[in-house]
Amino acid sequence: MSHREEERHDPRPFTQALERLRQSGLRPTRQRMALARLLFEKGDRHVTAEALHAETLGAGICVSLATIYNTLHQFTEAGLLRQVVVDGAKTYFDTNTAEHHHFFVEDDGVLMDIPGDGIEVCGLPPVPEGLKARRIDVIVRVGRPR
Amino acid sequence: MSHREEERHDPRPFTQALERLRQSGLRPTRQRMALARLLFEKGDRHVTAEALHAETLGAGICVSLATIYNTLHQFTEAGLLRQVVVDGAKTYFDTNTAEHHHFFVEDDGVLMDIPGDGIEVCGLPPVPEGLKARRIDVIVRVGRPR
DNA sequence: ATAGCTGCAAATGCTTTGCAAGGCC
DNA sequence: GGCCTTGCAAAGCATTTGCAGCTAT
Repeated sequence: MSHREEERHDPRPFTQALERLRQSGLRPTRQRMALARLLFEKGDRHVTAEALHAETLGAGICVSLATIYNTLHQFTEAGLLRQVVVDGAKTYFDTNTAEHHHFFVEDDGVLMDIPGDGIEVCGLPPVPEGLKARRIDVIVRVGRPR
Repeated sequence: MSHREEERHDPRPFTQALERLRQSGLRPTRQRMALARLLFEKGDRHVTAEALHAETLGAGICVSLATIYNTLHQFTEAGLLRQVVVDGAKTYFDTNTAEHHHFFVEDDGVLMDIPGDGIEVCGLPPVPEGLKARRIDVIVRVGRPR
């Protein structure tokens, strides 16, 4: 599919993805464009590399798993994504880079955003000598009641 | 610290470890006793399997890495330990099973307890329909100021 | 033209597992 | 003795890396 065709079909999402990549100093390759559109056209999302890979295949796009990993990390470095550590086994990437926290449904490995404003952690002691807080993560682990 | 000093502070470390295992329904084998003493005689600790393995070797005790993993999980199931997820790469186990939170020094992979009382997360929305909160983790990621 | 990307496959690092030999009750 | 444990080595998984070939500018 040529760039011109894509532009005729749906000019805005294409241009948005293109701009996003340009502004991050990343070349708008076919693979990165495809991933950017999958990730950023549908609002806030939480994906694992495997899940995103499956999604590209389902969409008829072919991107190797290695490229998915590389791209997710490049996007993260560029500030387009954020990594969320909730499960030792797999890495989650979050398209919402604003300050916010998460519900983690342990039974099915699903992450859900908790909007950041209005949440506050009170009573925290000062950060240890010589160190600086970089980020506070609040994870509410939930599951089916037993 | 000499053996005698330890005993003055805690007259029966052996018996305590033994009791702990018995009450958990775990056979007090040489390996489990050694690990229980390493883990629980020194106050609150945060260990990875590798670190604990290195420690046993340093102490002249021989426990295979596989047994370390098995034992850490058995202790966790028995409620003697708690798992802390802060880093996708390795699993941390915490001897402090009371409600509390953590500082995580990203630069050197060190965990530090934040006592649980006095800390509160305010403004959390209700847990999604049909689910129940199991635990709230607060992780303050810190590092050297750049 | 050329610096930057991609894909493949091999390598890595942590963790788990299968199974024979050994230890606890 | 019988069942639970251990240790070893092999397997498993998610992720990373090396490198030859391809591509955007």
